Amino acid sequence: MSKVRVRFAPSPTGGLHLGGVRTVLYNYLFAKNKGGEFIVRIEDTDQTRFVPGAEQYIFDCLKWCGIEPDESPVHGGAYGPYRQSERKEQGIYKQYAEQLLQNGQAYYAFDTPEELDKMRNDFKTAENPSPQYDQHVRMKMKNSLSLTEAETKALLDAGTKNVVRIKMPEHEVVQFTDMIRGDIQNETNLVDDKVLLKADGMPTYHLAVVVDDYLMKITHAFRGEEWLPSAPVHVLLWKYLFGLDNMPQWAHLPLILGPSGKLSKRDGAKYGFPVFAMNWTDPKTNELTEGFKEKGFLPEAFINLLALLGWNAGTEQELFTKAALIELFSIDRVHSGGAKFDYEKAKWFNQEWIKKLPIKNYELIIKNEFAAKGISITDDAAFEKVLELVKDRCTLLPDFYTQAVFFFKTPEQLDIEAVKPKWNSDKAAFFSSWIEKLQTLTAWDFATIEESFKALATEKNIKPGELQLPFRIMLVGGKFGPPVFEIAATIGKEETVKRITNALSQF
RNA sequence: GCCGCGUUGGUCAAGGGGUUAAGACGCCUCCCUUUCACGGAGGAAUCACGGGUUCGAAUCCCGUACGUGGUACCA
Repeated sequence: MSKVRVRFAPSPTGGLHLGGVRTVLYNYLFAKNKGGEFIVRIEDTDQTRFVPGAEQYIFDCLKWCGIEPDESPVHGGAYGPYRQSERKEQGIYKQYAEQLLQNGQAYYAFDTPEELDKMRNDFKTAENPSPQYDQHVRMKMKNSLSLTEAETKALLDAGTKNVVRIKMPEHEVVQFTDMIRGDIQNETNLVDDKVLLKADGMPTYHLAVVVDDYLMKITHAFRGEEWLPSAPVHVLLWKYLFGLDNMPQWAHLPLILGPSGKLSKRDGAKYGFPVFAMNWTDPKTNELTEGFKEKGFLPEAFINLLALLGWNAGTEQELFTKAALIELFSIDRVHSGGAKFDYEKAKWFNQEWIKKLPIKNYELIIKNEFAAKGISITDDAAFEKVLELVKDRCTLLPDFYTQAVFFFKTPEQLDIEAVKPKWNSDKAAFFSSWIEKLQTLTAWDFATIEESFKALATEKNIKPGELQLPFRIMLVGGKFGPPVFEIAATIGKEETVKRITNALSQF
C-alpha cells in the first residue's frame, strides 16, 4: 500500500477554532500513527474573503500545538505549490474543468447573481423554501445546456462572464464508505449542479479539493461533518476525473458543539471561554477573540483535551502525551456523534498537565506575567521553589500569579473580616511577643518557626490552631496558599516580622 | 420544506444480545488538612420514545421525536 498522506486544508479567513485544531490533530495523529506525511494546503480560492495575517496565524497555532507539517507553503515539498491561488495561476484547475466540459459532465452557466436570486425567489414555495440550481431548473436558466451551441459560442466569444457547473446525473445513487460512518449513499436527484469554476477563474472548493488531493497523492481525507452533504459531488468528480480507485478514504469528523448548537466564537464571548487556539484580532473590525494559549493553557493539555473530544483509547486513561496519542490513535475509535465542549473539563486537563510537567516547561511564561505586573524575578531557583509550592492550586497559568504574588510582594489588602470576629487582645499580645522571640531565632526554617509558634502558644494558653488563620492573613492577605510556616520560611525573617507588625496595626 | 448525520447521567464517555450499565469532569456528603488546594471514601442513569425480532435488547430491525449540518460563483 502506498504511503499515507493526509492534508489539512484551511482557508485563511480568520481565527482557528477548536474544531479546526481537532481536525488538524486527527489528521496528524492518523498520519504519524501510520508513519505517513502530514500536509498543509491553503485553500484561498475566495479572494473576497482574504484576510491578511490569517495564514501566518494558522502556522503559529500549529507550531504552538507542536504539530509540524511535513509539507506546506512554508515548509516546502515536492507537490507544491501549496496555495490554491498559486495553483490556479498555473492553470491546474482549468484543464480539468475543460475535460469535464468536453465529456458533457459539466456545462457553462451565464446566469448573473441577480438572475440566480430571481430564480431562487421565483421558485420558492412553502414546500421548497430554498430551490437549488439543479435538473429541475437548469433548462430554464441561461447555460450551455439550455442554449444552442451557436448561442453558447457567441456568449463565450463575447467574453461573457460564466461559471462551470457540474451536471448532476439523474436517478443515480452515489455511494462511498466513510471511515467513521460506514456506508453513505446519496441520490443525485437531490444534489444541485454545484459551481466548479467561478467567474474569476478560481475553482470552488469542490473542484479544488478533488484535483489537489489527486495531485498531492492524498490517501485519507479528514474533514468536518458539514461536508457530508456535498460528498457525492466530490465522489462523482473523482469518478469522472481520476477514477474511484484513486480516491482517498473519507472520514467525516463529528462537530464540536457549544452550549447551544455548533460551537461559535459567540459562545466563547458569551460564556467566557476561549474558542480559538490563539488570540485572534480581526484586522477589519479590530475585534479580539480569545485563544487558549493566552488564556493560560499548556499546549500539551490543549491537544490532549481536543484529542479526547470525539476519540478515546478504550481504556480509562485520559492523560496522553503527544507521543502516546500518536501511538494509540485509531480512526475506528472516533465517535460519530457530535460532542459538546465542556470548559470545566478542559480546565481540568490543564490542571493535570500543570501538575505533571516540570516547572521549567512553563516557568518563563509565568515569569513574564510577573514582569508585566511589575515584579521582576531575579532569583530563578527561589522562584521555581515557590512555583513548586503552589502548582497544585493552579488550573490556568495566570493562577500562578495570584497564588504566588505574596511571596514577592507584601499584600496590599488584608482580609480582615476573616480574623476580626475571633480577634482579641490576648491574640494581639501573642503576636507582639512572638515578634520578639523571632528576632532571637538563629535558624530560619519551617520546623523552627512552627516550633517557636507552638511553644509560645502553649505558654500563652492559646490553641495554636486559633492563631494560624490570623497569621496566614498577615502573610498572605487571604484564606489561601501553601502551609503558613512554609511561607514564613520562604519570605524570610525580616519580611515576616514586617508583615506581622503591619497587620497588627490593622486588626 | 427537502436531504444527510446523530441520540448511554448536566458534560465527555466505556460497553455492540444475558453486566450490580465502567471511568472522568462538574455537583453534593464525609475523611485528611485548624487556610485554600492536592489526595482519599461515598452519592445520584428505568441507556430519547414507541413498536417489533428474541427465552432474553442499552446492544439487532422499523417508526416517531429531538438535536445538528447542508440546501452559496464560502470553505
